[in-house]
Amino acid sequence: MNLELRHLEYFRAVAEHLNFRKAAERLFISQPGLSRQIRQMEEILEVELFYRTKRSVTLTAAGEFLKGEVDFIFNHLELTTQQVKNIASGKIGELRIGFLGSAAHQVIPDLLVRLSREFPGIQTNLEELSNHLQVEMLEKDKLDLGFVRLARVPDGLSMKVVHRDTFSLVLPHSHPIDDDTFEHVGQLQEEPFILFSSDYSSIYFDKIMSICEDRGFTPKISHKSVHALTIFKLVEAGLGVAIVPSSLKEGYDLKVKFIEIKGIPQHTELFAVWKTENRNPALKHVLEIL
Amino acid sequence: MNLELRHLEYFRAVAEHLNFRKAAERLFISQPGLSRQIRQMEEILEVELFYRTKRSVTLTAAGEFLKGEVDFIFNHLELTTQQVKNIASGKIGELRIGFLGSAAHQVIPDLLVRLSREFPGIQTNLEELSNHLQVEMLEKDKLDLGFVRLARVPDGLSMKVVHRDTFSLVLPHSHPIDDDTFEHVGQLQEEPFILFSSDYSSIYFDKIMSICEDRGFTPKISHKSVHALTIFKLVEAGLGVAIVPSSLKEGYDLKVKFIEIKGIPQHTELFAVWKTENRNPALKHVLEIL
DNA sequence: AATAACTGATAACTTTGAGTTATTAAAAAA
DNA sequence: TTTTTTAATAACTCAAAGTTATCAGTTATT
Repeated sequence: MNLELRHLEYFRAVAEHLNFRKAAERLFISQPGLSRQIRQMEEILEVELFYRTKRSVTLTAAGEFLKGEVDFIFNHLELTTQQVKNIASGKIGELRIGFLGSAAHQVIPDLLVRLSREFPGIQTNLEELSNHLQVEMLEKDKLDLGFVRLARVPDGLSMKVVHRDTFSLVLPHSHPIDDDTFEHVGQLQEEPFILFSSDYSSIYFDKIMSICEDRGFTPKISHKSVHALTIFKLVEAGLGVAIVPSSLKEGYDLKVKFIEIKGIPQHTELFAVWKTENRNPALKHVLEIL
Repeated sequence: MNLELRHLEYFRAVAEHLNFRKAAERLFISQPGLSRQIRQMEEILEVELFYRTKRSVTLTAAGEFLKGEVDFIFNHLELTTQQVKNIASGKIGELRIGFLGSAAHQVIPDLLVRLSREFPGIQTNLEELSNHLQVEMLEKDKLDLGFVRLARVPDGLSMKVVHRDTFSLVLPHSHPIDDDTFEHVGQLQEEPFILFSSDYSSIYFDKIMSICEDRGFTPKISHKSVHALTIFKLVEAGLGVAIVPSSLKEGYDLKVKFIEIKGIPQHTELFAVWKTENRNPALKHVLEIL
């Protein structure tokens, strides 16, 4: 025979009322049943918990001590089950998020603010990672959510557009073309181009190429980089021009001019990606927000 | 249906082995029985604790959390039951002890040393109290053990001699009688006597009287006091002579001379007293020591 | 591709023991 | 003295824990 929570529950009732009849009544069981369970409990522990006379019931020293502990145990158990439910429902948990540097100023801050307001129990763990690494880590369950610019993702991953952006031309301040004189990218066909590396984000690379091809030329690429800031610095130094997502204008203190390219079909899209069968309960809530 | 420790125990086994068959084997129950209990537990908590496929079992986030808590709970429960047993067996507990000032230098220090060595879990609570107060407090369960000098105690209290002492004459240094010239108390029949108050310890008072009566005189009592030190000071000041338990010679820094009274039947006895039906488990051990 | 060796779930059953009612025995109160 | 209130005891019922036998998938092995 083993100790069960039932015993502790019954013990607590008797310890409180110091009266088997009343305790039994409150527990919605019969008095003999209660008597037997308490006696059994004493046999299991090999300890006398109550002094019983025909007329009165009092706690022994051991029973007195146990009473306090039982209160603690039930209290702890209550908290634990509540916590377990919260975790299961995703109200509490950890969410590992990966993102492209170029997303850091758009969707992510907004998401984090809403998340911490609506689900203060969810902790986030952010990491700046390339498209490729994010996909890899999502597949290996090292990441719960990624923010990428990719045309498509492997089977088993789901994705959703979270931001759509136009492209902007990035030019040094000294450049002759400005907002008024700019008409189309064909005007830049002789300029050297500075672009994001294709292995960092091939979809971006391909789109830039198609923008130029639509104007009947293939750009001369002088430099490639994975960092937006590096690209801006190179433009500033007069080493070429660049085409980047328009939203990158925000968030950097720049000495270059941005000219939004209007009237073209190409857009850059930021996708949220996650493993379709990811079991992290917190993920559900983030996807609701997005 | 309620959660029981059985559920937690089974959960722990499955969480450890991540295999129902092996967990069931270790629990000495059948696999279907285990499966059903775990399922029932999930129904009670309304939370999925394991991801089961036909081939593998893994913990959910909630299950992972619960595992740690369950370990804690069982650990706590183990400590608690051990503690309860210790308390019940008297290895741990509190003992409220009362004593006469005149016992402070004899039995008490020895007892405390042995107690703390053999039962380090027993805490003691000492209080210097008169015979009368000790008896009263023992009867009211305000005290577990007393040390008194009384001829007898009320029904319901038990007693036991713990120390037997001779009486000694206390004289100022200037007094003509000394160890060599002293023969019997009759030599002092003209001296004023300083004694312990009869209401502090009537048996003591009666014995002193009987010592004198055996020598055919009734002492002239000049002063009474409840404090040994006061008596010594009065003797020192030449206000009279005293007869006290011999052991009081130790423990005070005195400017009076002690002369042990030999060849008389009177002795002073220190008794341990306790309520016969006292339930304090620690008391048992102290009585063993005495 | 067929087979064997695992896994956990399901179904029907046995058996244990928690809880029941009825009663007793003792103590306190009326 | 009678009534009321207490916990314990005895004999019973029944819910459910645990059983055996089996199924239905998945993963190695041949």
